[in-house]
Amino acid sequence: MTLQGKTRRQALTEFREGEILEAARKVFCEHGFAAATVDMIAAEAGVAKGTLYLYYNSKDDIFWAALSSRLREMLERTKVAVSGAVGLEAKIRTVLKVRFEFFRADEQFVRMYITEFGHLCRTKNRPTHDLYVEAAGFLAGLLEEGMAAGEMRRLPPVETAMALMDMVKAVFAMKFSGVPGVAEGFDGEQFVFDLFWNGVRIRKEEPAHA
Amino acid sequence: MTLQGKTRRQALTEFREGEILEAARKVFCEHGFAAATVDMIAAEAGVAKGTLYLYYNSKDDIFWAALSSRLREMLERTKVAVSGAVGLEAKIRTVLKVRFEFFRADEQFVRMYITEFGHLCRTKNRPTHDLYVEAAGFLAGLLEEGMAAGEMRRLPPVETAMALMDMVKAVFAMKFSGVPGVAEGFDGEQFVFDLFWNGVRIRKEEPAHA
DNA sequence: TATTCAAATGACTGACCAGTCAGTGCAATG
DNA sequence: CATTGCACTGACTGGTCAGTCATTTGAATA
Repeated sequence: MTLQGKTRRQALTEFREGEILEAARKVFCEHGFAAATVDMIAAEAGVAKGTLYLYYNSKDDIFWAALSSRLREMLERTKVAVSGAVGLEAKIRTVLKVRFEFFRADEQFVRMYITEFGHLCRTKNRPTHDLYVEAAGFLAGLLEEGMAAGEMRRLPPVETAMALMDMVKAVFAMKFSGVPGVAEGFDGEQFVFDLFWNGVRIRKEEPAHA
Repeated sequence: MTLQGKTRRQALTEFREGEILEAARKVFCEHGFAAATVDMIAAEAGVAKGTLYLYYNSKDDIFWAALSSRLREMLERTKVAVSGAVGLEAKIRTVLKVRFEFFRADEQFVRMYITEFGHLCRTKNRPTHDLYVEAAGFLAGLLEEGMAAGEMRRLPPVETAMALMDMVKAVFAMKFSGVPGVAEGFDGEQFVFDLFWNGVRIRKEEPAHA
């Protein structure tokens, strides 16, 4: 009731939510959305199923919260890192660096992101969708600045931004897909930067044009 | 029993299988794998549920058959079309042309392919996986020829092939994702070719290098 | 120590659905 | 006409699981 009481309550809520989301990511990652059960998540989090429903309204709710908390984190970290970079090339390198670091550090999250992308396409959860749009818009903004500064060719900004984000996703998907012939020491970050930057930058032998 | 009898039976089987797969694609596309029910597919195909199980062993079976019949078709058509193209640039253009035509012609199939990619990552259905590997390998072979002929930079062939295939997928995913700012008349085929070819070809100002 | 009440519990319910199988009807055969 | 075989049917079963709610727990307060 007092400020102290509120704080205590908030602390508990935050603690439980964190616990639940971490458990959810683990379970959703391991089994996929459909095969994951709420009981599994509860067991993993070390609470009863009913407790989950004190903090979230549905299985979907838990899923979206687990996914978008990480997405938001990644976006924020990207914005901070990019603010310290000068020039389009450095900014793109920075965006890739943050995304790759993030994905490498939390394989559970990437797996979930990749394998449940369809779930996102289908149910169109508002907050998560908005986050996706915001990320694409942010990158598109960087690209537009670069175009205005003559650092890259004129290309549709949003489409190009999404293509870049998708290439990162694709590189990680390669690891899961088990296609033979993918080299062991393959440096995805360098590969994506190289392919994208060469595809996008202005070559000296011909003018910028549309 | 006679040859005649066998032929009749085969004809019936082919007819039913075709009907079922078409219905399955429609239902899986509309609802996604999890939300689609076998009853829906049966109703759509105009047969009883039991009949489906005369031709396929499980819901998964139906799904994989529906997906890979189209994938195989696309791969075969690509191989034929590419055999008539000379030079790496023309071959890549041809690969893209076939894929885009295919995807544009059967939106159900793309949607299914994109939104249920996770299902593929997760359950690793052998025939479908092999088909995916074969498609990647085929494209990778073309790229390697191009590298040997000095038509493109030296890049990891399989990874590059998968990146190209993924860009096509990404362009179609953009349509479904509902991100604002994606231009109405956006030409995905030209965009992918342009970005990829520029990213990959040898620029005059610097040597090929690794 | 007694009281209070929010937090947590987990057994339970109702809906759902993949897969089954006993039965139907029809075309071919004797 | 009787018989056989087989494609087809759809009601049924067994199992699963999201979400609920009556009950318990334990920490804070009086």
